[in-house]
Amino acid sequence: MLEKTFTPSAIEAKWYAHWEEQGLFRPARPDAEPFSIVLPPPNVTGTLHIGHALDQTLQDVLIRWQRLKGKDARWVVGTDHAGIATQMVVERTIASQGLSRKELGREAFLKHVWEWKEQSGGAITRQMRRLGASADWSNERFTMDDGFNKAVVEVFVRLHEAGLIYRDKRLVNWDPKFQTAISDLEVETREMQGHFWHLRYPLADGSGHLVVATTRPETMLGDTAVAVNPSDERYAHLIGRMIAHPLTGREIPIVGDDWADPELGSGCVKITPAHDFNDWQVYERHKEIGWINILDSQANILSDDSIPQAYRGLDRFEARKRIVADLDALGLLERVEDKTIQTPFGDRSGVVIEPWLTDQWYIDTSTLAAKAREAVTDGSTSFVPKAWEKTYFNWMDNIQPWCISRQLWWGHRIPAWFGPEIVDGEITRGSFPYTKCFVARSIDELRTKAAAYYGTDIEEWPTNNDDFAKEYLFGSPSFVALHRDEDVLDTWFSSGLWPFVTLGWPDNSEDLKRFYPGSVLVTGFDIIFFWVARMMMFGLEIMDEKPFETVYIHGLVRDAKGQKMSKSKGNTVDPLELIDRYGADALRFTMAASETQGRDVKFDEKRVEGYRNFATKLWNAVRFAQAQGITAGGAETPTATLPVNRWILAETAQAAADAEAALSAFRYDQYALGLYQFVWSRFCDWYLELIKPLLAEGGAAADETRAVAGWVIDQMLILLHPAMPFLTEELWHAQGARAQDLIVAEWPALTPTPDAASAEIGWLIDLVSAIRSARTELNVPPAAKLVLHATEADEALKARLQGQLPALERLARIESLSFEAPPTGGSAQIVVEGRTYALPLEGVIDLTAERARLLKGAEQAEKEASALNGRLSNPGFVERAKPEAIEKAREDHAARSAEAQRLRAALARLG
RNA sequence: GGGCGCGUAGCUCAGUGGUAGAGCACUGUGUUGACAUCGCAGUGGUCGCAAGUUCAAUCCUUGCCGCGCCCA
Repeated sequence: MLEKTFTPSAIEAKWYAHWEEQGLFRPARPDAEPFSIVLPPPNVTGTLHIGHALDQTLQDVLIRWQRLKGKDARWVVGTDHAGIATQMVVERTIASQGLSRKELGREAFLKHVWEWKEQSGGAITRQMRRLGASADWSNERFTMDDGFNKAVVEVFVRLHEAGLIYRDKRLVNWDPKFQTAISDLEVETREMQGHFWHLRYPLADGSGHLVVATTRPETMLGDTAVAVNPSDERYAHLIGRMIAHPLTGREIPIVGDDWADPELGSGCVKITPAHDFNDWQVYERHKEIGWINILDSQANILSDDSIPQAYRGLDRFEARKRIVADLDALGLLERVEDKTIQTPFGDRSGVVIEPWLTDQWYIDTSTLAAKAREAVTDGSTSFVPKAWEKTYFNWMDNIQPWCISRQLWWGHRIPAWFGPEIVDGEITRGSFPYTKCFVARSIDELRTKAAAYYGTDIEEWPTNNDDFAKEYLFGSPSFVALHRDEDVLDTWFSSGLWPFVTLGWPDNSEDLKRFYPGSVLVTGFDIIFFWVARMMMFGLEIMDEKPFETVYIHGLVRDAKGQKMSKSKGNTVDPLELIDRYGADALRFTMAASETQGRDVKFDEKRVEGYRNFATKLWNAVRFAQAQGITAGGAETPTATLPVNRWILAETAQAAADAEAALSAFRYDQYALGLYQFVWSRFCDWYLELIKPLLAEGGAAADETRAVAGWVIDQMLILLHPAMPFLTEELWHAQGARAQDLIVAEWPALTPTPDAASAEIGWLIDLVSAIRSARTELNVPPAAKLVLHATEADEALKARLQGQLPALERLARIESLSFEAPPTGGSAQIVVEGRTYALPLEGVIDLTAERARLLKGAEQAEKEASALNGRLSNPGFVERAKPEAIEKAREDHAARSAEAQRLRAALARLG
């Protein structure tokens, strides 16, 4: 016998361990159709947050559903090494021990990171287990494992050979805090209140000055020109003349370029190619002006001969203040305007990003994007909801080269080595930095390539190629030293390979053949560009096949007020705490029920509480069944003769069909809410109440009812299992010995068929509800038993009433039936399906209340009848409307008019 | 500035070309042992505004107002 209340914690750990130990997350089904989902790998050192709970619940619902449907369902799982985030955490940790990354050196630092990963890396996967995630743990992967390393190198080399990966010197988004380049996507533009400083730039010949306006005066140390628009009559004649730079004294030219906007400020603009993306474009058109870098990697002003003494080594913001003050003192500050400035910030570091000129590795994304776009245009991959396809196209159409190198230590080291160039037949040893680049899969390949270039006979080769200090290419007669690129790849480079590397690529494994492309990807809209787009590009380029059939995009989980959750705002909710308090099933059900396509989820704990109550309701229903001797049903749908049993079988078939349709359409909300209504409002509120008298009666009716109820409960458990795995598995076994666990049971394939017998139950529900309403509204004491007079009953109705008398006694507190007219003295009257019934309430009836009640009903019916009449008497309607719409309007009109008449008649009888 | 989306009961959200639903909240009430994490009954909406299409618009079209997100 089940406990009186359901305690989730008492069963969750037990069932999870059981499933995992028995290998039930991926039972051997070699002949079954494959179905697979790859998990968006969470940060290895992270912890489970509510967004993961949503994302993973949606995936687990699909996986469990497909597993129940007999597919070879596989949920590919693993974690991501998260370059910047992890390195940042470890740096912070060692800083508290007074250590720094640079002091430790690369090798020792990486040892620390791996230790940290070993130590905290299991947290998130343990937490996923608490949520009930039925992932294929036996093949868990990590984006820095050996297989990934091999794959990343292979992809890099292949794309390099194809000319799709290249090295380039251009402005990058430089993060001065982490001292690394980051991609466009990692830059967050925010509006900041700033200033527009209007500065006087004297002409070199002393004949006057131009006024330039800038939001970043500190960059003027790197000015190499002033631009004016050639069509601007005010300045066109100055093109070619020189400016004497007010701070450096350097003479810089005035150039004509369209970038100068005559409408903006004075129409003159200073050009600082090394520190502004637009200015770099101007430089590209006027190479003669050159460029000057003024910042170091931490965005301090360089201590360099080209910089006036006063500013050397200053922080960039300090330099700004000083420069403005100095110009003001020189009388060169014409005016200062307030201005809103679009300012770039690093999404991880939170500091202002600097455009900075460096050598980096890039991917020629435009070539890859064409195929990735095509795969969605031609429908081989589709987004759900479809609206996201536009977002995807928009990005693919405006794609920029992707900077993939990062000046970090934690990540996949770039497989490129640099050595001296051969110039005029001579190896230019010692001309650092080396620029001759070799990209290779292995040391052997590197040796071959280097030997071919240098023409030396290789005699010795170091074995430890990852330690750059020892990477020497020994040759004869003298050695050439190669230096491995110190940088690592953007984390998204490796996660972009996730769909096929997790299946064993670059080996041509059986898994790869069977599970690529994957069936569905489930992820948040915030990483469509970062991740989905990149997986599409890599998948199509490397595998020559899209990575998934369907991409399901969900929203963000926000707090109850709709605010984005963040640690700094303190409005985060911890899914584990919710699991502790309400159970994993309640949290999962909340996530599924809240997931309406295309909307963010506003998270309200009240909802979890509500679904915890639902879990308890189901628990108690099964507990009742147990007490009544209702046990596990068979595989076949039982046959039923009693109307109530025929009715619940029809309702069950409908519920199963609805659940199937909802999940097929990724309508998680409809799936969850449909079952909620079925279990609570149909099965518990009506079916269980209606069968109580049958069970009490015993005999054949009770036997049939127990068989039907047992089977229906089984179907409910199976249908709910994807959303509430723990509770349903517990109840499944509580109902009797089973041939198999619920997790691998058989999903019902039921076709709803109309059943005339169940119409009787619809009528019964209406009748009971009407009696109950009348009783409450007329303040009939709950305990009072009434006689139900059905004076208008024909033989068929009499039989129905007599047959359902036990139910009426129990649910409507009817004492007995009468087919005679009620005694005079006042009765409550009700109309159900075109028949009037009376409940004599002599002495207790409040005539005023009853009159009001009947009047209200009559007016409502009249109002509706009249609206329908209006429609039917409109010639346009009867001529043009669909026949079934006309038919329905006629039927409704007849029914409502009849009802109104009966209620009026009832009112008249009251006097 | 460009793009996407949203505005339905007090709150959170479904929904359909034929005058609206759920959960929570609220009000009243508690009778027969599955369940008070409950039962029963009820209150509550000119479906953002305006025009158009249509026999018929909350649903389709356009404009406006308000809100959110993405990109420049």
